Amino acid sequence: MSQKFYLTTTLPYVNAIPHVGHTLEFVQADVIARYMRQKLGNDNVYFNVGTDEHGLKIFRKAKKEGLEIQDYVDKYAEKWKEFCELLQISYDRFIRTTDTDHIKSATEFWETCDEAGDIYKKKYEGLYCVGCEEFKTEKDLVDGKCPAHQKEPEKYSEENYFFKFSKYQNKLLELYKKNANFVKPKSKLKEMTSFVSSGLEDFSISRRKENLPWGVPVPGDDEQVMYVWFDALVNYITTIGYGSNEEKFEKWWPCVQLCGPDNTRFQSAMWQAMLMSAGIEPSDQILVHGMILAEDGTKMSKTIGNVVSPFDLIERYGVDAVRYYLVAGIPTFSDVAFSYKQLESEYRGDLQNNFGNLLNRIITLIKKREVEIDESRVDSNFKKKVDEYVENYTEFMDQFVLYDAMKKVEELGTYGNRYIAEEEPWAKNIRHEEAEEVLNNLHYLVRRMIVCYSPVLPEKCKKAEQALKNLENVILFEKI
RNA sequence: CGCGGGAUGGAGCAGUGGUAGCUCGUCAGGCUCAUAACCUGAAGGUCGUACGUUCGAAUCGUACUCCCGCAACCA
Repeated sequence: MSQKFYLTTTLPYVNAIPHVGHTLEFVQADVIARYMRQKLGNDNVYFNVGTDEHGLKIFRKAKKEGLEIQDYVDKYAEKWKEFCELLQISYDRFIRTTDTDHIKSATEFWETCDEAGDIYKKKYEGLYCVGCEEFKTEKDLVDGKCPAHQKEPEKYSEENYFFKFSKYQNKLLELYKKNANFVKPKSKLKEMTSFVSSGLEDFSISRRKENLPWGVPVPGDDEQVMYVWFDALVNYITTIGYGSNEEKFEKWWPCVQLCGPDNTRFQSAMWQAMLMSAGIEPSDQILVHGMILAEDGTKMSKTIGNVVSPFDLIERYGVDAVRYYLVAGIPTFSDVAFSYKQLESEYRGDLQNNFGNLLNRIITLIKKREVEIDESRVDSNFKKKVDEYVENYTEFMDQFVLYDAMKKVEELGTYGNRYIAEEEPWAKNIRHEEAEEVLNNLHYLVRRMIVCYSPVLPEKCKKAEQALKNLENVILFEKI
């Protein structure tokens, strides 16, 4: 049986405007997906993205814009699809939580948790923050306001369904303990462990329909709809056939998930408990990427006006520079201040100079020297050396440490540039066979570079491959 | 004491007990195949502060200072 790999991103709210953080997550995920396709074959990788389309916030925004809710979410879902296209995101499915199979799947999931005895009804009086889509305790509030949204929460008193989160405290801790890589990086796993250890409270998973008509109906209760988080999380299994195609589901589950630091809890605690309740094995791994801060190292904020728009970035630098920077220019799992200067220097240094330029040098020399390219002529020691870099790259990629993996490819390029300078295959006094060996070596090296870079720079690498095959000089990376 | 992360040459980072390293930038030289690209060399750091452990600490301990995230639209 061949190995399968299923990767999913966290679904953004459909009405959010794509920012650099989303861009980071999408690009990281896409690079992983493309790498795994290289490794396992296209048919053995499934890559999920999509939009989260329920909830009070969306309901109200739609009203505000004067649109029917469905029209409203359709409009914004389209924008996210365009965003994916712009970024060259090679998803297998773009799921929307309003898709019919998702409604069905969420319903079935609810019923399963209910049968397991993990859903119960309870009268709840509380302060609800629409911004957070969450009930707040007095303790959470600062000056009577939600600290996250600077707004006074609304008083709600309603009877809702609750999920027995507390029941899974020990099981979650076992899960974390058993698998030290369950949440990556380790510091986030530690955070989760201490969060779960401190005690869990059951959370509310439904809303009264009269307050919020926009949601998945709770099965067997006409007056309630599912709380947006509950249904949204289920998308990870809907997309691979839960509730509609058992065989497909078995084939793909479990998944590797990407999420932002603010989402760690939902993905690695709540969602895992929900899966346990439904008798489904936990996710394979949660990868928590870093947070991109503004250039001064503080948080990006529209109010302060220091946000970086991905659309502007792509327009100014092109999609390759942006993709490359997000993967190779910033550490994969830690917070980092965004830097235009670094984006530019990574692009120039690594892509234009180290990689693109080397490719052209080699193409020109092969043409000028009229040497024959044949892999059997590659020196075995040289090959070994090159393969070492590639192996290091592979090890890092397999652990999803994209940043370190990219550094290895860059080092390989540096090695090539050093080698060509030492051997001087352009020198007049060099023998033909010698030049032939050197150029075969370099040809091999740059081909390996192309393979390693192609998950990040798919289009450019195709061009590079063509150029190398046809021995045509090419400017892969335009000046920026 | 809510929880967590961090402070290393001009900038960004690596480095979990044994003579401080990488990338970019700067300066000097070399090469000419190449997208003024490439190669070599140099300058530049008492590793946030103070105590402590140790033959020896960027690395371990304690205290402190500052920054950031969880936690404003939000990955």
